[in-house]
Amino acid sequence: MRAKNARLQEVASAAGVSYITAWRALNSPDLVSPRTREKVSRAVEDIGYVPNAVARSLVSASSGVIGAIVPTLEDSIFADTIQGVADVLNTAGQELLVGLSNYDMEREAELIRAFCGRQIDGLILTGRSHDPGVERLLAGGRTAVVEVWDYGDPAIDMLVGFSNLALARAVTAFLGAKGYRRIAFVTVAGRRRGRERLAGYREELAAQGLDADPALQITCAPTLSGGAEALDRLMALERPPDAIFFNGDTLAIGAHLRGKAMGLRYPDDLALVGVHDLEIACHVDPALTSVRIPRYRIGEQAARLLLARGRGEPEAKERLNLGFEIVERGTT
Amino acid sequence: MRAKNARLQEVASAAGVSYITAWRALNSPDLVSPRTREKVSRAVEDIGYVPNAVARSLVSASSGVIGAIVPTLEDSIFADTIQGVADVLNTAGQELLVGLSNYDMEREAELIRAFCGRQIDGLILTGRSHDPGVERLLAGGRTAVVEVWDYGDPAIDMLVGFSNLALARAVTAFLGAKGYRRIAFVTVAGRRRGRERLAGYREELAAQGLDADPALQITCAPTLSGGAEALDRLMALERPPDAIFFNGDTLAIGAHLRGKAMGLRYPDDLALVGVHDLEIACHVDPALTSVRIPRYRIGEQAARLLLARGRGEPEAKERLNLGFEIVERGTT
DNA sequence: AGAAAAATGATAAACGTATATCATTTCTGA
DNA sequence: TCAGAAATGATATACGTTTATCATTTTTCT
Repeated sequence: MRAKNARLQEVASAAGVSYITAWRALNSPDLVSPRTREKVSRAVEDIGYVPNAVARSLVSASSGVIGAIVPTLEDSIFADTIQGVADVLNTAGQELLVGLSNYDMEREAELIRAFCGRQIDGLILTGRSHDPGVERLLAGGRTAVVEVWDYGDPAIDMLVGFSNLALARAVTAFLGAKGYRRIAFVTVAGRRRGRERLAGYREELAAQGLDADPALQITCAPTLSGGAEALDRLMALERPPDAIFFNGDTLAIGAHLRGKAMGLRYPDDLALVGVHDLEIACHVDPALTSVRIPRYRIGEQAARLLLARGRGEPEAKERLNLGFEIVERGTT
Repeated sequence: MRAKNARLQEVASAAGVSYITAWRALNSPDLVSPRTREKVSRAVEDIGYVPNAVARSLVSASSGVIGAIVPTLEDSIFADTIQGVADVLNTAGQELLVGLSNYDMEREAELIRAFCGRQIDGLILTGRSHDPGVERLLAGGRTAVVEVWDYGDPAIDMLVGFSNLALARAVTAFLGAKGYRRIAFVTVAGRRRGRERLAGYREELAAQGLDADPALQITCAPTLSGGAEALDRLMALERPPDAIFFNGDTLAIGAHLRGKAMGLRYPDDLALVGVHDLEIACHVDPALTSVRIPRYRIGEQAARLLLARGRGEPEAKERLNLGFEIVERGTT
């Protein structure tokens, strides 16, 4: 059906040299005279020869491909991390296989297995909890793995991120220190990072002796509307919160805009905090207090660790805490 | 250095059957007795065998991988398309190799060459203009190609998108019909789609006999701030526009929020239109008139075309116009 | 029991590159 | 002109799967 790609043998024939010489011209040019080099590269041009990386991978047992699995690209958060990965791999001539798990551990496991079958040189995973079968598969250490977007003991190999627990505690403590007493927490249902942050929020409430009313801990859809609707529900409570910690700027902005339309004044009537520090946080009025997270740098660093490992450098620092930063603005 | 992956031969030994039988147990199970099937799959489990997809690709000359190249994942627009591609490929067990060209044609060309070397089964490219060398490389038809995010004659093979020219004309005509006379156009510098839309905008200005003042055609940074700053510049003109067509909701929202802070009232003082219909368009007040673009469906359809081609179905419709839709809201 | 069918096995070639060994030819310099 | 170096060539094996052909063993059915 489809014509075959040209092989190196054909380049050699076209250049009038032997296979071996053509190979040397491309892979160890100094073993070959300039004239021959010239002939071969002209033949490559003419024929449009592109080396078959699949065959190369088979013999070299390394593919030049890095795999990265994130939950989704839909909310731009993980997209930034992928962008960071891609920008670094780009400089190293490595390719990027992307998998979207849709927050589903089984799906993630399938993707990992498929990626391993493709002999990837390294793997980037989101979070630290994975299918047990997969952890066994990866435990051998044949494939370099970096877990991202969390901090703690890596479940598998290396890790780059920040502590979600610490983040939630820090935000809650920050609000507590500002004098807020009824602090609500809003997150998206069924997400691991949300649960970790919920735990941090609760720990800190307890530590500070703040109101731990379960009515203030709610979930919503991962959209602006979700945030707006969460605000409605919370403000309709008999005892509404005086501050809301939204697990994501999208939720917080949705609430911000809705609240403003309702006539709420920030921070007097209500304080808002988001997470991610999206650009829009400084464009609403008053600007949204948020938490800056190094989402692009997480990707960069993860890719760098994998490349270093590939070069055989046993990186000293295989566990990187990139931290976070509360950016205080007008809503608190 | 690194331990080798288990091969099928080892599975066979562990199961106490011949290589061929193990192979059949996995690849044509009905040729094998249930008992043997059982033994083999237990051995697969025990050993943690994952078939080497690289070797398979080499002999089958098809990799089970689709490549997709978009300019960036940073603005969530193309991320949605990639998400659509991934969701469809997911159902077909194909993998996704992602390349980010950063709006650079040479970089795109490098990526394409690298992808072809990896024997990808299909390729998704953004836009219809590419490096000439690459067009030659792909012209052979060995690799199925879908160009997306544009409509017209496909430069290479198949195409899924919408007409950027028609979009810009439609928006301009829409504003003209509403009675606006000095319509500005704001886009990001150095982007192809922006230039196409600029052309459409100009054509329609001419067609409608509207003010074609070059001072109303400006570029800015691809951010909320860029949009805000563009608004500042335009409103500072001696004769400011009565409507602004922003090539992207990010720009439009940036301007919207800035203008509101300045005390502008929409649409009386100024009309605004964006493109993309991001969720936030309906959350600002008044809501932003925008153009809905099927960015997720573009990805889905592109992936479907590639899969159909892979199955040997010569799709009738290899050129799909998914259109766009002006969503009128409060700013016009 | 015996024939047909089902299951299993042995062997080999192919995919396109990487790489090693050894042999031959061409070039270089005094 | 001749030794030594540089360049080129011939041949073989490996990577792990897919696939084909032919042979042998085991099971099933009447």
